[in-house]
Amino acid sequence: MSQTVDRALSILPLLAEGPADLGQVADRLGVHKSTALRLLRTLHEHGLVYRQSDQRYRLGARLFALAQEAMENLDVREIAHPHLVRLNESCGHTVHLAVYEENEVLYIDKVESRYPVRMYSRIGKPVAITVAAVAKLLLADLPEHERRGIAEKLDYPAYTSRSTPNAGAFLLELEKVREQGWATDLGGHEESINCVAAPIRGADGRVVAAMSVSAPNVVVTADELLTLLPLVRRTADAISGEYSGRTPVKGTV
Amino acid sequence: MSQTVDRALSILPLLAEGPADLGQVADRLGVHKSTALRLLRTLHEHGLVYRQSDQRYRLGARLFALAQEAMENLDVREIAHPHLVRLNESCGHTVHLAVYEENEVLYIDKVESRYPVRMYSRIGKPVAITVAAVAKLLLADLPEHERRGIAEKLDYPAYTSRSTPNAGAFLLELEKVREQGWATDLGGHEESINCVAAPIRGADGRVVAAMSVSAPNVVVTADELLTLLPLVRRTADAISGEYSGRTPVKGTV
DNA sequence: CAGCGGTGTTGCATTACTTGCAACCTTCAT
DNA sequence: ATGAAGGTTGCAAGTAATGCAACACCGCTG
Repeated sequence: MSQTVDRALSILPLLAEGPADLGQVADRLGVHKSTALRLLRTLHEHGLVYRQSDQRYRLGARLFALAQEAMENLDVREIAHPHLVRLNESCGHTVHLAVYEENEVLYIDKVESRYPVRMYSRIGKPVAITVAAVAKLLLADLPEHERRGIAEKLDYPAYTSRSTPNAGAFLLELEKVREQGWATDLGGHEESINCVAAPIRGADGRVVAAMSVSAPNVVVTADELLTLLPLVRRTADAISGEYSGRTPVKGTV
Repeated sequence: MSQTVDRALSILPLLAEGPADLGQVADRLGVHKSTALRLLRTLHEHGLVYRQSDQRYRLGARLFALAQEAMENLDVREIAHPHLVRLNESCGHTVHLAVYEENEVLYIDKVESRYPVRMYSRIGKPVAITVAAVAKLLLADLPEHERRGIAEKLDYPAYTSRSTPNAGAFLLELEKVREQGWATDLGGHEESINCVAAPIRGADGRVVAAMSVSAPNVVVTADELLTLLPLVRRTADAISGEYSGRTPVKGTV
């Protein structure tokens, strides 16, 4: 919409990959060096970009501060956190919290497994949207046409033999998830990792977030993990209750 | 420098205070509603701004993802290296950089002494965790229970008569180090070698690495080495500043 | 030490891009 | 229904961003 701003903002993800010098930025933006310089200067003045001693540019501290504030505005996270910790304490596995935003599903919180073998993931990173249990829950709650629109635009990478193969299968899966009110990912992302997930709903019943418990086969089998489903759902419901202002902060486990 | 970008970026801190609607944003920017709308749209397309269900705008989760990615791609070693070299040039002794990882402390960079008598060490090799000055700093920053857990699991080899003898003494030393913000190893690893070390901190204040200056007795006495402490700390602080993207390197070069 | 290539920086003319306006649309409350 | 409040769009006017070319500033190398 606004070309100048658009270009300037395109610099940010570029620098997130690592420091870059003026020439590199100009090339990747497809603009003249002097233009890139002026954009970088503006970003610099706002503290979003920092110039290190070798003159290369990086993302700056202000961005971190803003990100922090953005997080705090996501108050689901604040409410959910203690519940996630408690769940982790009682089962020991990795617990994730995720939200849907703008065609992406992002992990916004995580409590690490207490087992030595852990799955890799990172807060803030978009999740594998076509297979992750939390993604299924979040997408399943969207209005039908929107769901379809997104499903058709997605790529369906074959992470494993059990990954969702195409839009049709995905929509079918979403329908199932929608009806049953919970979701799984059994080796769809990484062959040896399973997840069970449940939705967190706001006062109006809409899904505002989803949480999951994940564990590798070597720790527990898929069947064993599934026995945790009731506990996961109860935790999610407790968070929903608190989030929608129903239950006071009491909450014994 | 660039008015349009400048205005657009000014929206971010404004939204950090809390969600706002189009009118409010336009007012605080001092521009027409339609202008504000277009700026917001551009920010929106880049995911920096999110439109919640009541149509008001707030900071988007992508900000968080960006910051997170930038953190991961940040390389302490790369940033620190020129500082270490400069320190070496001014004092001539061996300079080390170390990080903590998985119950170990590893040297990840080293600038060799310019004196003929050098201490032995190797990049990538675990350091003597119970006595090295850098190890003390890195461990001292861990949460109390974790620190205790590690201290109790360690062996305490008697490299010299001044080596840390046991977990109790180690924890006490860590407490001291934590308070004073620097550490030493005076002949605790090898009888004739002394070190002074200082911590490097990230944007959140946590210790991400530690650096030290080491020299054998035959070159400088322990007392003489200690006179370098302010210089070491200043260097570490400079690296911290740059690592967390804080220092405003205003003006031209 | 001079000359050279690479990189960052500045002044300026051109024109593409942003801007504010006013009319239009949507939603909600009366 | 009717009106008000906020959001959205098309358009003409002119500001403000752009690319160019020349300059400044290293660190190299012969």
